[in-house]
Amino acid sequence: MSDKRRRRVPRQVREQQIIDMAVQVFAKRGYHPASVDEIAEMAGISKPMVYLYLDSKEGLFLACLRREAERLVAAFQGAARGVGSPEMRLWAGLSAFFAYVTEHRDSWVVLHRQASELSEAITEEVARARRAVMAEVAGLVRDGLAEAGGSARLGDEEADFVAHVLVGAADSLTDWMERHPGETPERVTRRLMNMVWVGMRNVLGGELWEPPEPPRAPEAPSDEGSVEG
Amino acid sequence: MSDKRRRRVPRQVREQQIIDMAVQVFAKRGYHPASVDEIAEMAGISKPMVYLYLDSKEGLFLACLRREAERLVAAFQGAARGVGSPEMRLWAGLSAFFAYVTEHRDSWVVLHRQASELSEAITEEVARARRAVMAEVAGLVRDGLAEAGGSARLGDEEADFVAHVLVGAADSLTDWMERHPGETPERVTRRLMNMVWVGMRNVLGGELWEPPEPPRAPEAPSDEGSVEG
DNA sequence: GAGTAAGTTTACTGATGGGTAAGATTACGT
DNA sequence: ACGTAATCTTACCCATCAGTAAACTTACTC
Repeated sequence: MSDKRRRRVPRQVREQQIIDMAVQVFAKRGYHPASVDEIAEMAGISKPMVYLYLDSKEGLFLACLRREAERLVAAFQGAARGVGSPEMRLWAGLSAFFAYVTEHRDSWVVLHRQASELSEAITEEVARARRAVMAEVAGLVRDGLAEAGGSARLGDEEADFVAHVLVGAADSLTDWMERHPGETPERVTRRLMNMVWVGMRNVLGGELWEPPEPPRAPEAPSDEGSVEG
Repeated sequence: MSDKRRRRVPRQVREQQIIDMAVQVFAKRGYHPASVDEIAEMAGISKPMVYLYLDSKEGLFLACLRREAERLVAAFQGAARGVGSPEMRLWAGLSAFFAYVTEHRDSWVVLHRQASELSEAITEEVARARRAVMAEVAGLVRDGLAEAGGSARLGDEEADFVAHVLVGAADSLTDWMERHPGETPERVTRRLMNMVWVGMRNVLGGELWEPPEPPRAPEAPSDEGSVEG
C-alpha cells in the first residue's frame, strides 16, 4: 500500500503478512466463508502465493491457530512464570490473559469460536491448546491450595474441575469486558479471584454449601471428597 | 425406514423430523460443511421439501436454534420456577442445565459452538438466547444475595459479572463432564456452588482476596465496590 | 551482464452444493 | 367418483471457491 509497485519481499516476511491478514479475515467471517482470494488480496498478493507458502486453506488456518495459540500461552506463562506463590502466579497469568484478549480480539476469536466444523487436524490443534492451558491452571490450583489449604489435599480430579471453572469463567468474562470497556484486566481478575479463590479456601476450611432442600436421591451422605461436600 | 413406500406425513410432523435430523447433522459437521441434501436424505425426503418448509439453509438452521434454545431455557426455568429461595432455585436451574446437556448433546453443540461464521440473523439469535440465560441467572444471583448477604447490596453490574462467571463455568464444565461420565448433574452443580456461592457470601461478608503483591499501578486504594475489594 | 533462484502473476479447472422450475402422486372432503 | 389441495420428486441451473499449470519478473551472484 505504501508503494505503487508492490515490492518483493522475502518468504518469511510474506508468510507473516499472509497470516496477519488471515487472522483478521477468519475472525471476521469464520473458516468456511473466508475465501483465500480475499486473504491474498488483503496481503497485497495473489492466491497462488498462499498455496505455495502455506499449502492449503487448512494449512493456512493451522498456521494462524498455531501462531496465535503460542502467543496467548506465552503471554500467560510469561506472566505466571516469575517467582512468587502459586496464588500470585495464577493471578498474574489471568491478568495477562485478560490483557491479551483485550488487545488482540481477532486472535481470540479465531482461537475460541472456530473449534467445530473443521477437520480432524484443526480440532485436535484447538483441543491441544486448551488442554495446555487447563493443565497449567490446574497445576497452579493444586500447588496453591496444597500450600494454603493445610491438611486437605486436592486430588487431580478436583484441581481439574477448578481449572475448568476458571477457564470457562475467563472465556465468558471476555464478553463481559467488551461491554465494560473501562474495566482493566487487573480489576476483572481480582473480582474473579475474589469469587473463586476465596470460596475454595473456605470450602477447604470446612465451610460447605448444601443444597437447601435435596430434591430427591436420598443417597447415603458418606464418601465425600474434598471440595465437594 | 419402517415401511418400504414412504408414507405422506402432515407438514407439522415433517418439519419436526427435518429439524431433528438437521440438529444431528449440524452438530456433527458444523453449519457450512453440512449439506441440505444430507439432511433431507436422513429425514427420508428430497431437498425441495426442506426449502418449501424452511425457506433456506439459514432458515433451517434458525429453526433448529430456536427450538433447541427454547427447550434448554425451558428446562432451566422449569426447574428454577418452583417456590423456594433464590439460592435453591439457582441450584435447581443449574442442575437441570447439566442434566439437559448431558441428555441432549447435539442440541448443546449446535447451540454453543456455532456462533461465529454465520449471518447477522443467526448470531443475533444465539446472542439473544445467551442474554436470556444471563439475565435469568443474574436475577437469581441478585435476589439470592440481597436475601443472604445482609447489608451489602449487589449492583446490576456485579450480578452480571457473577452470572458470566457461572454461565461460563457451566459451559466449560460440560467438557469436564464428558470425561467423567460417573458424575451426576447434581454433584457437579454442588461442586460449582461450593466454589462460587460460598466465595461470594464470604466476600460480601467482608473477606477479601488481595493480590499478593501489586505488580504495578499504585492507584489510590479507594472507590472500591461491593464484590471487588 | 549472463545465469539462476526466489518471488509473483494470469488464467484456468473441477467440484460442490444452494436453490428452483415443473410436474407427479397421494389423501381427503363432498 | 372426482376435484383439489397438500405432499413430494426428478432434473436441472449456476455461483462460488479451493486448488493448479505455466509462464513472467525481479533481485542477487559470480
